[in-house]
Amino acid sequence: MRLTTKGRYAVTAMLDLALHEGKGPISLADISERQGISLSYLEQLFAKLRRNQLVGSVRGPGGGYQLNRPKAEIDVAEVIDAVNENVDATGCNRRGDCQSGEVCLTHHLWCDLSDQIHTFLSGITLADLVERKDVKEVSIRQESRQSEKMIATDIRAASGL
Amino acid sequence: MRLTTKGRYAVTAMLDLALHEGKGPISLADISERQGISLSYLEQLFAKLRRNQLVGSVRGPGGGYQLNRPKAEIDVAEVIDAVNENVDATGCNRRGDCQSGEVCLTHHLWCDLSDQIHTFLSGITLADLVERKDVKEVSIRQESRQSEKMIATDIRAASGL
DNA sequence: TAAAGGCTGACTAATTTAGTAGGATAAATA
DNA sequence: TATTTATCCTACTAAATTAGTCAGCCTTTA
Ligand code: FES
Ligand code: FES
Repeated sequence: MRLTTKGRYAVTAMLDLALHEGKGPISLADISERQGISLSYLEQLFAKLRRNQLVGSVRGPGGGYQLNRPKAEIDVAEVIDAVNENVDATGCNRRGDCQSGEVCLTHHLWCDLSDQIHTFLSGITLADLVERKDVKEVSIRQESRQSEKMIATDIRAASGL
Repeated sequence: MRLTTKGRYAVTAMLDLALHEGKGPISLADISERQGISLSYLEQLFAKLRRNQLVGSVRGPGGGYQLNRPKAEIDVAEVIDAVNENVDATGCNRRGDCQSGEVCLTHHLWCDLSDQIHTFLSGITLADLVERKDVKEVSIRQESRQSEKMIATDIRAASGL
């Protein structure tokens, strides 16, 4: 089992989409800036999210990505799964054969742990996250940061740079 | 966060010690054979377990390792921790600073998940595992395998090979 | 004194992560 | 129609980690 920035990035980006739902397609450049994730890396992650039918894309200017389903119907476990981070703690993919074809001493322990984690993560949807106080706070901070930057670039543009 | 064979091996080996408690020091060669783990790799893992005071060692012939505490007072989380696999799912080690010094969108989600996992793993002791039916069954299988092998080598020795 | 076993450090192949680089394609707009 | 904006796609990379191997030294018991 592993849970690294890859899975965290994927969930963060999907949550960003959920937060800006209804404003039309969101470009990866926007997400990259707001969430501090490399644009090229996001492209790779969204390729997988798209293949797993979690998001849809619109190409060309004004294009971007949108959730393919209502945010209340996308859970965190799915998102992590889509980018190939499996939250399975066993060494045998639950097959029970990691000790030369037979079940090892601790197999059931890891199965229990996997169930625990999966139950937790699949019980949380993007809609749940959007409603959380801490998420709202961070989101507000990110929005104001972004508009500050936009104003700064506007000034620079207006002054002829 | 990651949970790979490293942590699984450590828990398996510690459980093997717990299962054979009271029979004096257990050699890594025995554990290696019973659990199918490379001897040299076990040595590396036990160096860490010893540094973390989880096991004690006896050198020389008849030597080996023993639990340093009653098996009811050693929990799975400790063992995994001892071999440097941290079960923390955040990207910031709970500091809340992974987005250029500030808290990211999903920080609290990963904190909750980490708590969940830690609570689960620290609630299970080696004594708990020893009592489990599935562990007992696998242990019995491993014992009989081992004695079969010993008989086989005895025969070979007796026949002058 | 030889063997059993712990102890140590250096090395390694393979894999994965977290990207970068460079370009191709599609759609909107000027 | 040309330019711009964006997705899409492939290939490459440095760094880290895993799961070991190898060689040899140190202790203790028989
Ligand atoms: S983890 Fe499933 S058999 Fe070992
Ligand atoms: S995971 Fe803690 S701040 Fe992002």
